[in-house]
Amino acid sequence: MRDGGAEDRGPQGRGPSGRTGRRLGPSTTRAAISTAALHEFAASGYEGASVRSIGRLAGVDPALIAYFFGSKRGLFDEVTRLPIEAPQVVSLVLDGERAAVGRRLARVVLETLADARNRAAMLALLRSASHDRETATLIRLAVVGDVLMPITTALDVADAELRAELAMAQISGFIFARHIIEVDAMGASDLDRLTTALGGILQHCLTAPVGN
Amino acid sequence: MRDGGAEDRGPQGRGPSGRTGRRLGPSTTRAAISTAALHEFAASGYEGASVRSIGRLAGVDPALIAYFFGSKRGLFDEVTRLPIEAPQVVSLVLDGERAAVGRRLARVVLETLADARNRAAMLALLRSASHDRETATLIRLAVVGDVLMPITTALDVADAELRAELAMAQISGFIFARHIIEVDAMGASDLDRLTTALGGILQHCLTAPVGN
DNA sequence: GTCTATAAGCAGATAGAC
DNA sequence: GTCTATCTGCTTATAGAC
Repeated sequence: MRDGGAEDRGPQGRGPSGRTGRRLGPSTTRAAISTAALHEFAASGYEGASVRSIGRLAGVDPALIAYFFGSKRGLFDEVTRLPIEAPQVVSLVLDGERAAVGRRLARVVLETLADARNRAAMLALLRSASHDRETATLIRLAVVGDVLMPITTALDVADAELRAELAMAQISGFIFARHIIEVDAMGASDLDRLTTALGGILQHCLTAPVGN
Repeated sequence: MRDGGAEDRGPQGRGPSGRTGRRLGPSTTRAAISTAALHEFAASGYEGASVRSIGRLAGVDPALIAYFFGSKRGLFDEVTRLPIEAPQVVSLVLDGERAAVGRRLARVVLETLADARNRAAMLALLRSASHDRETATLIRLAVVGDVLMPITTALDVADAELRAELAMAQISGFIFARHIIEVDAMGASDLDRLTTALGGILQHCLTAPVGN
């Protein structure tokens, strides 16, 4: 993974054809940059990662990033796009008994986190939101607006908006604690246990009486 | 506040004595830097804030920061020190009926957040933890280790460590959602309502059955 | 106590050679 | 498709004038 997903290719490397110069066939450089960028953005956030560090990790000249993706921002946007359809998540969470809605939401979150690529994208977004209002707005609209608000509205509870926001707080705090602060017990717990714990809290956020 | 808390003093400004050069009496520059740094670190995190931007906000030459605080790191450490005694918080939260332990913890959090200086320090720490392992470790030790773990241990519940970590997740997520993502309903809710909502969730984290 | 000047380095972006 | 070289502007830190 350290070599960025591209085949080994030093500055003087030569392809299977034995010729020097550009490789025959489709270039793998774009994918190498993409993979390296995901790692760097996930590890350091948007500002922390540099075009140069990404190029280094991908084993590629930094100038190629501008060539393929236009700019650092263009690369970030492309690489952090989650393959998640909000309406699909909403119906998946709502479909079933009301008492397990928190658990189903927790399962979606943890299953998404289990995939290395998705986890990297989510970490990149979370880390970047701290410094980048654009990313913060994206989270507010995409997570609260498109997923959680529709869920709380459909559940027909009081304070739908506040509940959706509290659920978002718990989900982002969970990822923060587990993957950024790297607390011990969360790291050591298996998926079932975490699903139960997070599911219970989310169930409380979404449906428990909250007023006063 | 824009002038950093120091009195107006342009490059050619002169003090009440009418003389040019350094002001008589104790310097206010150190406090001006401290105030400006808190704002900048809270708004942008450790990496996002620069010595120059802090100096500009304080109306002070950036070189003075090194003079007074040794380095950028020294300034950060001094300015983000919370005036909070862990043992005091622990006993405050534990003192009273068990059914309201979550609410008392929520009140401590929200009262700390209500003070502008403390809120800035907490935001600076939260924003910086995303990029800075040193800060992340500090949070793990100080918040989970010194405050929340003692609480869950004293409550004598199962999974004390996991509960403490989940409570930390909720608290940090709450601050993240309210002050970084800036969600609507949380911003519009009054303190009582937020105390009740956060308190209910924390009560669940700390004492509700979680096992399976 | 305060400032200017400068060192040494890294950032993102781009023009143009190959 | 790839790379070298460079532009411009930023960063932290420090030496020394006043």
